[in-house]
This record gives sequence, C-alpha cells and structure tokens, in this order.
Amino acid sequence: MSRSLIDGLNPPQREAVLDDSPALLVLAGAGSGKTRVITHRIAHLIDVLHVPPFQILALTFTNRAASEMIERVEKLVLDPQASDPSISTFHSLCARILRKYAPAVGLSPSFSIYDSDDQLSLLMGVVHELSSSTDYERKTSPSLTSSEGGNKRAGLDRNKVRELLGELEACKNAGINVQSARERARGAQGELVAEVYARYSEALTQANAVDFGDLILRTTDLLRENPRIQHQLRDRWRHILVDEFQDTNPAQFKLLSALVGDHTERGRTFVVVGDDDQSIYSWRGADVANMLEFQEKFAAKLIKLEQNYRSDPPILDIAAKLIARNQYRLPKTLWSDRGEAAPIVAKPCLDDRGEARFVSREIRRLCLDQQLNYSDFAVFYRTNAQSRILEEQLRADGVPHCIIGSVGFYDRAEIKDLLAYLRLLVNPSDRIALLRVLNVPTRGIGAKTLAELEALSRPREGNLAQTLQGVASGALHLRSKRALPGINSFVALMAHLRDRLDEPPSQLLQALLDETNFIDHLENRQTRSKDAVSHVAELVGALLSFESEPGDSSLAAFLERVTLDRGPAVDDEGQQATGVVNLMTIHSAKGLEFDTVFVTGLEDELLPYKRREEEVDTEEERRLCYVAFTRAKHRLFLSWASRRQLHGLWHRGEVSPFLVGLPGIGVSAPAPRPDPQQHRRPPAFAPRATDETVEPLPDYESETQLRREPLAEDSQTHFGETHIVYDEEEVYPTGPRPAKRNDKRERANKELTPGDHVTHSRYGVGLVLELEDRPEGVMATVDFPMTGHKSIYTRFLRRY
DNA sequence: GTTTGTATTGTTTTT
DNA sequence: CAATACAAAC
Repeated sequence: MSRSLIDGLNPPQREAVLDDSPALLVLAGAGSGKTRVITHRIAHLIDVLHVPPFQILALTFTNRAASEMIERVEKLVLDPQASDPSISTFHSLCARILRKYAPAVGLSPSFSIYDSDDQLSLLMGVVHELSSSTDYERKTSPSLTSSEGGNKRAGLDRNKVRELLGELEACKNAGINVQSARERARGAQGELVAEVYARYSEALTQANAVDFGDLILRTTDLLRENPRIQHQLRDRWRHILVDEFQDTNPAQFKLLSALVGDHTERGRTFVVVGDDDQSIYSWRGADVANMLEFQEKFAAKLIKLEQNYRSDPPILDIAAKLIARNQYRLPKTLWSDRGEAAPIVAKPCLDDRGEARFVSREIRRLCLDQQLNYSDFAVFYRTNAQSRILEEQLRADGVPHCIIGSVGFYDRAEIKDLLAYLRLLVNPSDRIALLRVLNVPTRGIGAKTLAELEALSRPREGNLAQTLQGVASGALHLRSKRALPGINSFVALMAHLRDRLDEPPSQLLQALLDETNFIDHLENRQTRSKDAVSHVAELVGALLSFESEPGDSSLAAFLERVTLDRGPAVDDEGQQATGVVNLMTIHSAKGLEFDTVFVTGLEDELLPYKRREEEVDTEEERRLCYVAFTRAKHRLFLSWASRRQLHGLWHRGEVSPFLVGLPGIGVSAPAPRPDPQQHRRPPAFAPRATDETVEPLPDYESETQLRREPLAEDSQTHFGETHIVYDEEEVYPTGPRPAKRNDKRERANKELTPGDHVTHSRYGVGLVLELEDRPEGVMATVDFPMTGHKSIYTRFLRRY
C-alpha cells in the first residue's frame, strides 16, 4: 500500500513525503512536483500512519489550488470512509474559525465580509466623520482633503482616501492590529493613520463586518487572546501543510505560528512548500524572508526538489536563463532529463489585434495538426484589461474559451445591489449594504433625508437600521413627512423578508425581486444596460445551482462564497465546461500547467510593468515572467505588439527587455527610439488591424530579428510617418462616426433561424436547431460538436 | 428629490 | 472607451 504511494516519486520527493521531523521546508522549483509531494504526504498520513483526516490542515492561496488539491487527495486516499482533511485557503479557513468563535471577538456569526469597494465606502464615511469632528479637523484637513483644484467640493478626495486605505492594508498585511499600530505610531502622519485605523476597525465591528485583512488578523488575535480556543485548534490540527509558502505575508506567518504553537510535542508536523523564484505577491506584503525565518524559527529541515518534470528542455532552458539574471535568489538548479521538443516561438506583432489573431489562429491550427484539446491551451497576460481583445478574437473565430477570474458578473451594479439586499437580510447591522439599497429602487429617500437619519442615529451609536425602525414605528420624527412612506415600506419589506430567511435563498431572492418590482425598476432606467434583467436571471440561476450543490446551501454560505471566491463566475449555462481555452492573468496561472502556453504582451513597460513615475520591481516582474514560462509543458509562444490600445489611447510598444538575449528566440536589443508618442487614435489611414497585420503567416523561426520589424511590412502604418496626424478631426472632417452601439445592438437583435451557425463563448461553433420565445428572451436549441445539444438564450450567441 | 447630460479621469497583479 | 462624478434641468 505504501509502496504504491511513493513508487513514482524521486528520492527527494519521497523524502519529503515520508519525513517526520516537526518542521520541514521544501524548496521546490517550478514543475518539480510540489503539489504532488503535498497530496502524497496527506495520503501517506492518512493511509499509512492512520492519522485521522480531520487532524490534517492544508492551506493554499487560491480557491482554485484548494479545489485541485482536494480532488487529487480524494483520488489518492485509499480509505473511502476517511472523512475529509481540511484543505482550504487562508481566508476561508479564517472565515470558518471566526464564524464559530464570533462572539469571542465581538462579532455575530452572521458577519459580512467586505470587499475593497465596501472598504472604501466605509473608510470614506469614517474619514468624513473624523474630519468634521472639530478636534481633528486641523490635523486631518490638510492631508485628507484635496487642496489643489478649487473646483472640487471642499470634501474628501477619493484618491486620498484610497491611499489611506492602502496604508491600512499595509498594516494588516504586516500583521499589525490597531493596538500595535497605536504603539508604533510615529509622527503626526503616523498617529493620524493609527487613529483612522482604529476608527475604521470600530466601524467595521459596528457593521458586524470584517475585511479580507481582518479575516487573518482577527483570527490571530482570537487565538492569542483565548488560550482555550487556541488549544482546541492546536489539538485538532496536528499536521499542517502550506503550499506556495513564498507568498505568505507576515500576517499569515503570525497566524500560522499561533496555530502551530511550539513544536516540542511529538507527533506533530508542519510542512511548508515554496519557491522563492515564484514569489509574485510582494505587493500584498508577501515576503520571501518568511522562508528563511521559518527555517530559523522552527529549526526546520530543508529538502530541495530540483528535478523538473513539466517542461521540455527549451522551455526550461529559457526560463532558467531568465531567472538567473535575478540577484536575490536561494541557490538551486533545475534540471530535466526529457528529450525531444518543439522550439519556442517568438512572434512580433503589429498591434494588439494582430497578436490576438495570431493566438487564435495558432490555437486552431494546433488543434487540427496536433490533435490537441482546447483545454490544453492557456493564454496569459499581465493585466486583466488585455483579455478583452483576445476574448473578442477567440469568440469571433469560434474558439471555445473561458476567462479565469474575470471580474465582470459580480461587479455589475444591479448584481451588487441585490447582493447588498441579501447581505442586509443576513446581517442587519451591515451599514454599507443598507446605504447601498435604502433608496434602490428609489423610495424618495435622498441625501437630505439620509443626513437627518444619520443625525438621529448619532445618539444610538450610529445604528441606522434602528433609527429607521424608530421612524417607521413613530417613535422618532423627521422634519419632513415626505420620505416617510418610503421608509415605512423599506422597513416592512426587510421585516417581511427576514421572516422568510429559512426558505431557500433563491426563493428569498425571488420574493425580493417581486416585492420591490425590481425588474420594473431596471427597465425604467435607460441608463442601465438592456442586459441588466438577464443578469438578474443569472443571479437567480447561480443561487439555484448553488442550492443543488452538496454542503451548506444557506444564504450566508452563498454570500461568503461570492466574496471569497470570485473565481468561476456563473456563466450563462451554469456549469463549468471543460474543453475550453483558458485565458488568465499570469498571477492566477500560478500553480497550473498547460501543454501549450501563449504569453502575450511581452512588451517593455507592460511585462516589466511600469506605471507613471513609479519604480519597477524588476526582479519581481522577472519572476512573474518566469512563472508564465514555466507553466508550459511542450509548447511556448511569446508575443508582443508594436502598438497597443490601452485605455482609448494608442501606445507604442518595444519588445520586453526580458526577452533580449534569451537563447533560441533571437531577440536582440531594439534600436533606441525617440520619445514614445501617444496618439488619440490610430492613424486614420492605417489599416486598423486587417488581416495584413499578421498575414501572411510567417515562418516564425526566421522572423525573430527585431530590427527587421514587422512594421516594415506596411510602411503606411509606420509610426515615424504617421505620428504627425495628431488630430484626426482636422484632417478628416467629422464624418458620421459609425454608430457602433447601434451596430452592436442590431447584430444582437438580428433574428436567427434554425440552420444558422452561431458561436458561443464557451462551447464554440454550433448549429441552431430550433428557437422558442420565452419571456426572458428567445431560447435556442443549439447543437455543438463538442458538447452536444444545449438550450441557450440567443443573447449569449453570435451569428457565425 | 430625481433624472439626464456632460466632463473628467483613470487602470497591476488577488483573497 | 469605460465608469464614475458632478452640474443643470425636470
């Protein structure tokens, strides 16, 4: 039994699985079987050492990594009876602990978790209050309100508050709670930050809410301040494993320390696995020093995994050459004994659209030639904004794909409104949620009324909900009666819905929609997109599918999932489809691997990302690039564009310095250029990303010298000749700018008929079989070659 | 108090 | 090109 578990492992891997020292640091290079070691170790603990699974705790950073680990452990463990070990992210674990022991930290178990938007709203309120209270006015005013620009109202500058929030976050990442912030506050600014921090935390508690940082921080405090609870938890988790340890920040390190205690007791183990070369979260306070500190603090044994099993030699080679340029590394050498391999492709493109077309084309070509599945491909980019054009192209070409971690759905206003309602139902103290929905749909409760309500709540510890109730019951009075009906109906609505809290969440949402006439409200507002109604339908669908999942299907659980795991957003048809190309940022690619990888946007100032006059952390950016390269097993495509539209503006792009001089791709340093020019829009006569952009398909190997730029293919589009056109309007009188919006709408509304070919973002190209009118839209039955028959609203389809 | 139109302004990366 | 913020009209 134990034989089969360790048979396929190399000696250091085996050692890492079997080792029983109290503390172990596994320094694991990319693709060296890191996850394998963790999962096998868990299985070994359970199957061979007969450790009860509930005594095992494995921590990861992303939900994606957690669920993958769960899956792999389930496959490995022999005993089907074995209950599940705890495998989760730091944040979910803390949420779980805090819910259980909420009263000990002054919360109720139904606390809300605030995302960064909620944080900002809350902090705005806090700062506002702080600066209007006389004793702080002098101190806060100069630093918190914008002094320049008399056109701004003399209020708070959003950016200043955002900056401040950043400082609070930094504290939280460093594991500094309010108390220690106060103690270490230096200077006027420091004291101000500490003061704001304190008030912000109070406001959070009053709203019965925590933010992401609090999840870690307050759990740590809980353990420190309650020895009984600490012992309880220490007794429970006797074997702790941490993945991607290089990305822990001091707060998380402190939490782990509190959870582990001193390691004198026999039969306990603490294993962390990490790779300093893949540390890409320093902006979130992650510190590679943690790895060294771990070794020191827990007198940990060190095992190195240096054999790479993932990537073909050229890929490993180029990655190694790249990362070797970093100065700050722990010594290690990755090697591989793999044989044959495809060459790496380096592709300069004219513009971002051309790049997208290149990616899409190559994927389609490889699918045919190499018999690859769509899910063998991944496309990476540095910033989320880059995904759009890739998405468009893939969609247009009928390549089924999926954007991982795309923001989208839960960020839409109408969805946020509804979620705020649901949150408020679960947690009546949730001030931010209350403020968000109080006047949605409009109930005649405007700024004036709100101000008065706030004033009324001051003597009641600022509890707005209570004040509302008071006004509704007649105990409190407003100067004007105008808002009264609105307040009454709101209070009644909430009371009624709370009575139904034990019903399935989807029914509750439905009731909410009915009683607020929410759909009418959406339809009456022209400013909202026409899709708003369908988004609401999607939310209902998401709740329904959540209810059908095993496990806790309470509303509270749903809300927690939505904030803590924005990952696989609800898609049009509910289920996560397989067999699709994955698009994602490099950050979210960490820990994953793919047969074929496209790393796009390899441009100076985009991959070593530079913004404004801020300094670039070149080493971290290079690690990011390293992570991207090392995800690839067999094929690696590197591409960059000479011209890219970033936010309505065109930017020149030069190849990333990271690529210069790497073996096998022949990228030499580009000639120095005059100052980069920005243009309002592309030269009018430049073929805007027509097929000529990448056509004819070049043989890539010969296309590698940058000097012979792709721009030369079409001298008209050469920047040197066109940048004189600064203002298109003057040269080309304002013609009727084709109403793009109408175009789009028209296309969307264009009637489909059975027999038409359509594309769907997830399922690719399919044949329309029949159409049916439904209240929410036209439902089509489509035959997809990969997936089979599907019923899909036509708004999710595009004519092919 | 609410809606509508326009001006400005900005964009790393994630739990 | 957004999304959002603010000013002016309803």
